[in-house]
Amino acid sequence: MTDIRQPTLEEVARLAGVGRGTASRVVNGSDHVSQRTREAVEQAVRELGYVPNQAARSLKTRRTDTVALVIAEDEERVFAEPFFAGLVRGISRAVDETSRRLVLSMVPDESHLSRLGQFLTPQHVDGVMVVSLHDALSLPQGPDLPVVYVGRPNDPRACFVDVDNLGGARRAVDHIIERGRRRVACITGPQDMASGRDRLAGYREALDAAGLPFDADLVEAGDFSETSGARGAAVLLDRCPDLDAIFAANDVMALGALRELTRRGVDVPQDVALVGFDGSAAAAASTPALTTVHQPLAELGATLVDVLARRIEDPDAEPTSVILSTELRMGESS
Amino acid sequence: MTDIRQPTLEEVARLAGVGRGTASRVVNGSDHVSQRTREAVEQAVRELGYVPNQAARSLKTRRTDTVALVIAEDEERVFAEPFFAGLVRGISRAVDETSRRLVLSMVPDESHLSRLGQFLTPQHVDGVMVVSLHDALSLPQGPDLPVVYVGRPNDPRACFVDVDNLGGARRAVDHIIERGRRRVACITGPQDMASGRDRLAGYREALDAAGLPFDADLVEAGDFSETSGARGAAVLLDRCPDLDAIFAANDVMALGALRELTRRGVDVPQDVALVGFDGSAAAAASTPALTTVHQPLAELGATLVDVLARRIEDPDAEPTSVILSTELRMGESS
DNA sequence: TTGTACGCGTTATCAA
DNA sequence: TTGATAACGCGTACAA
Repeated sequence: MTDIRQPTLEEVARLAGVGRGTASRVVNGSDHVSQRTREAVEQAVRELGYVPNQAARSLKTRRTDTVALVIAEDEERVFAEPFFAGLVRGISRAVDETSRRLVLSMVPDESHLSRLGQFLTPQHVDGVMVVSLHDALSLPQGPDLPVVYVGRPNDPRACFVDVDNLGGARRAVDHIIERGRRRVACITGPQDMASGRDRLAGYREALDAAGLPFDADLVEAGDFSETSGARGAAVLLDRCPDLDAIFAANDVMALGALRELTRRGVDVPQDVALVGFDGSAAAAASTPALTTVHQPLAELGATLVDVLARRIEDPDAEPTSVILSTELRMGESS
Repeated sequence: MTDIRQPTLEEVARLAGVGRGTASRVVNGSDHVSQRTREAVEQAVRELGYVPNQAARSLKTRRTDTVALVIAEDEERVFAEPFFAGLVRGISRAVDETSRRLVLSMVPDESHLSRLGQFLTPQHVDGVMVVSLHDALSLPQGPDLPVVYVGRPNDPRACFVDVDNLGGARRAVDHIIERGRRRVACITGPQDMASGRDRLAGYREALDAAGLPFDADLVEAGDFSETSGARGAAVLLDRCPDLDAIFAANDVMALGALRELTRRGVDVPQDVALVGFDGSAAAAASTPALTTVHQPLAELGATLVDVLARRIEDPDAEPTSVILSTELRMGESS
């Protein structure tokens, strides 16, 4: 039987011929240690393959070096929508750059919420990032845990990072109108999400600015799913055969709409200009007929992790909120 | 300032009027405790909102109550392929049933491997589930950590849980042949994955059993991506215009093939029967023209977690390997 | 059945 | 700059 136990700091210290305290200082990068002993300890660490015991460290420091990413959405949906993929990817990368670990948990419904409550305590995580897109759901974490939201939450005092949904939608529709389209339809996102509401608001703003009337017949509710995009397009085409553009509140619905348009033999984007919010570069690339509002998901992740880190550092600081600007990416034929 | 500290077991014991040891026994569900004191302690736990300190517990018990799921694949791919979504979902659900937590990490390339090595120690996790589909990649974890693989690994002594790729492919192609098809083409998966090889082997087996010749012209290599499925179908159709069926090694490629077939105006499944391996029920449901080999991903997750739990319990036990049977699900028109 | 006391590996405080 | 030592919160062996 080989020795199963991991080497302890005590053993490292002994091998290096120093006290445990000194070894600890070296491992944690303290300044007050001579070059000679530092090297001796580092050598011992390498030799023994020492890895700090996180449990003991946490017990003492009351930090866990772990942050949680809570997505208030069903796994199905998280995996289906490119937005989440890009988001998780961006956050994951950003956390990798730090010394912290990331734990991801998806919360499909209320029943999983109580389990999570046990976990969202300072004992388990140093902070939490919440993607609580729907208004209703509120997380059961105490006020003693730093939280940063993805997307603007209801609580105006909360920290959050978001992309410029309103501005992005506004510019997208501006762009359509500049190209001479007058009957611009809209397939909205869910109205119980800020992102859904903001993108609709951007659509209205652009209409107003151009002096175009708001026509309720040109607006159809969607839920960010491809099916709802296809259905939305079908309804809109039936109701307003004269429409010459569709703004979909996300790319998945735009894809659904595109499919419906193609099925009907509509020339996209000659007859109908199609614009959506994209969740990933891939979506835009794969459908050249589609112009998209590009969301900087990598940047979003980085910013999010940064804001959370700051907040963990100093929980009493003034709450920060960041809104990242979006960028319009043309399909090849616009 | 409110008191930020979480209540300790000591405080629970004091409130319940018992010793700390007794409180611990109640929390951990020991038998040797009277009904009266148990209730008193439980009451105190509720009153104080006590949550056990995992760090302290780990330090003492040398267990972490955490298992890792390592997916040796890029995030992009993990999120794109429904197989992974179903897998993660199944495992996630299964772990939720236990008292353990799950941490998920995706390993796109070698560079992330060293970081992981630090984490894959008994100090951080009790065991690990590895989805190492490609042959090349081997994880840097010591022999002292229980490991269960998803899919048959190279090491014959390793624990694993897999779906019956060979049998599933075999039955799928059997099914096609029984319907009278004689020129059955195949779009394979990557041949550096056991699943890719096994499904191709199943295809050959079915051919042999039916006395049909193996024709290399009818086989085209794919990589499980939709694009490769479409390209595979295109190549096959050009090379063998007389083919009357296509067996794709996964559903994503089958979808790609379907798109190409539709584009060419081929009648599916009248002229060409199409069969794939599905990663999720949704894929099969959305394309009635497609017959799929259904993989029991929920069951796979449950089994996997169960096998790992056993192995954590008794690391010296004989390695177990489980192969779950698949089920052929007909499209509506077969 | 219950309480006491020790030690898990670490960081932090305090003298030296 | 360094080494001893006291917690951190918990499980458990042992004594009662």
